[in-house]
Amino acid sequence: MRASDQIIHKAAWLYYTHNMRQEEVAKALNISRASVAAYLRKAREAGVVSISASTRLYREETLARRLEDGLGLGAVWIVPEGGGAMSAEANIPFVAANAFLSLIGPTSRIGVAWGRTIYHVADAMDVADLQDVTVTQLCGNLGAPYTYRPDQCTIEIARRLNARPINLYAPLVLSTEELARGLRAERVVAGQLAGIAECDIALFSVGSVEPDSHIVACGALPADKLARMREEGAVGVIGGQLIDGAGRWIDCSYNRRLISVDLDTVRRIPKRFVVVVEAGKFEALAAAIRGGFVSHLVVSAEMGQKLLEAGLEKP
Amino acid sequence: MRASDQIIHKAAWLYYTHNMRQEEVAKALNISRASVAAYLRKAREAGVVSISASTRLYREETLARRLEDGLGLGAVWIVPEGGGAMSAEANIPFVAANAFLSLIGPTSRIGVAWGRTIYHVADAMDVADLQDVTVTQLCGNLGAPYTYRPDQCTIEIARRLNARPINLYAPLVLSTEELARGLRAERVVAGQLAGIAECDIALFSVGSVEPDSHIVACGALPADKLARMREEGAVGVIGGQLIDGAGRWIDCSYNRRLISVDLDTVRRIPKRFVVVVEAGKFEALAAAIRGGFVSHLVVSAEMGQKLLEAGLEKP
DNA sequence: GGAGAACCTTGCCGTTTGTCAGCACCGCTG
DNA sequence: CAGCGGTGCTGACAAACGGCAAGGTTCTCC
Repeated sequence: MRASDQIIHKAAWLYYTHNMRQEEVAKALNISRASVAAYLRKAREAGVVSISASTRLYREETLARRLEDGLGLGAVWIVPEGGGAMSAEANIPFVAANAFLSLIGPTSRIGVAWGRTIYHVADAMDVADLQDVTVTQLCGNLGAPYTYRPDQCTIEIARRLNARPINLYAPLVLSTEELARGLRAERVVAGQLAGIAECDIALFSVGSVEPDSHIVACGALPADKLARMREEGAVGVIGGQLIDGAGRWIDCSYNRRLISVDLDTVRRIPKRFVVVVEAGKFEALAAAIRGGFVSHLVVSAEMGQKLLEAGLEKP
Repeated sequence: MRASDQIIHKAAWLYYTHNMRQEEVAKALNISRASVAAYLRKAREAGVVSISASTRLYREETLARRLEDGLGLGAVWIVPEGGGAMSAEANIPFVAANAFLSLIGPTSRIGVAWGRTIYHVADAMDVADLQDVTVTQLCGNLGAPYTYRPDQCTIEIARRLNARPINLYAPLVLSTEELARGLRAERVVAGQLAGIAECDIALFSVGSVEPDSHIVACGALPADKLARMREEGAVGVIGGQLIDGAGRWIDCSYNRRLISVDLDTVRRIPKRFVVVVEAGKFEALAAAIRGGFVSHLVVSAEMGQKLLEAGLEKP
């Protein structure tokens, strides 16, 4: 710890823990009140103090309870529609970020996938000071300057938590199966992928297989190929990989050309935290639940209602 | 959740999570700003929002690191002497409370002993909203109207965390061994004591065997009896029970008449969080460390120095 | 030893927040 | 149905806070 950090910690300690006024803190540390105010801002920005809000309001929706019971999920948060900042779409990332942080311990190992939703969750996360936490990238990278890259999601979350990012330095999709096989066997990559099994919590969303799917937008799979896969039974995407209606990995050329977490490994991660914003992802989410990929879920009231009506049985 | 709690949660959510001004929150919820301010205060008091400060400042004392390495402890916090609110004695409970809370997960099972120190730690704890946490009393009760009773410590900590207290409804000390044996065998009491093994973290201090010891002050053991035990090798108290210099349970009439957690059970609790304020408890603390009762420790710099100089070997 | 950067202090002002008396409303009671 | 206690909301005011500009101090690096 640098010397300049010490005074920041002390000021934050006296102000937030001992509930002193800025004026009192200034006197105690023999500095001016203006400096105290500046230190406190730095402390907040650096995660020296963290403020977390309870997500009980969303856990205790009756719909959430019924989904927990009906689908055998560990915990469900239902975000109702509201005005302005309380609209489901705007609020889901915040609920997810707070709920997710409440599940993190001081030595957690977090696995993170990618996508617009995940990036928004990362963006809604409060800063924290979790130095013994690691954030592991669950799937390979995209070379293209796409906005929501896997490594960006990992790095951003690690930055917020003051945790250690573990990036996967391999492309998500390769042009041939041989190359993918070879790369997966490389020691660095193989070690990384094996390490994912040590994660105790994974954060991901599900992708759709509609023409506006991310895997098309980012150039991983051409739209016509995706359309054919859809005809052959693909209904959703997890960690870049296509799954069918029962949540099974599809044995196709595209999936075989990927560098990404093994789906059985995902199923074995104790906490599988899934966030879905778009209503159009219902089929994909239902498949993910059938496949056992979901233990903790954050969705809108609308989506929750659909899931309940779909009558999915417990996995 | 009551209807009146909803608005409190919503106000807290908009203010703390979405970083809105009170004025904006008031407009969004169609209430006056003054009401927003009132709700926010209630939210803080109820633990709907929790503000925690990093204890890194105290973890990163070089003395702390040396003690961790030298004694094989999981984590040590060293509280240096400072002026006013930063004096070691005044600050230790705050450091302990914050460090302890950082170790608690959403489903932790906490075991709590008793004493002045523990009560002060409880008092320094920020409120939180941990509904799936239990707080278990580690030792029997005192009938007398003593200020720092075991059940009070348990209840106060549970209240702060919004957790569920599990009290042990039995006296700490009985007049005969037969009675103690009989009571320990009672289903309710036996079940309670067995349940302690499920705890994943215990919070306790060590007691001294000086004439001003708690177990004398609270009437559990007459001063002359304690003096004799001291001559026979007692150096400290854990959970009401006398231990010798090596941290072993002493097989004496007093110890046999107690209803308290089995010391081997304490040793098997994964996190054993010990707080010591008084410098005079050095011998007792050293014995506790030798006995393997300590995995996480909060002490003053003075005490830390003594421990290091004592050259205790790793257990 | 001087230029310059970094950091702190003082003084200030507008904004944000905490608080409290007073008022409206509701349910209860005689 | 008037009276009454309690609850909760509001308006107004004072305290606390955030941030800016100007100037001083300390340190570093030529």
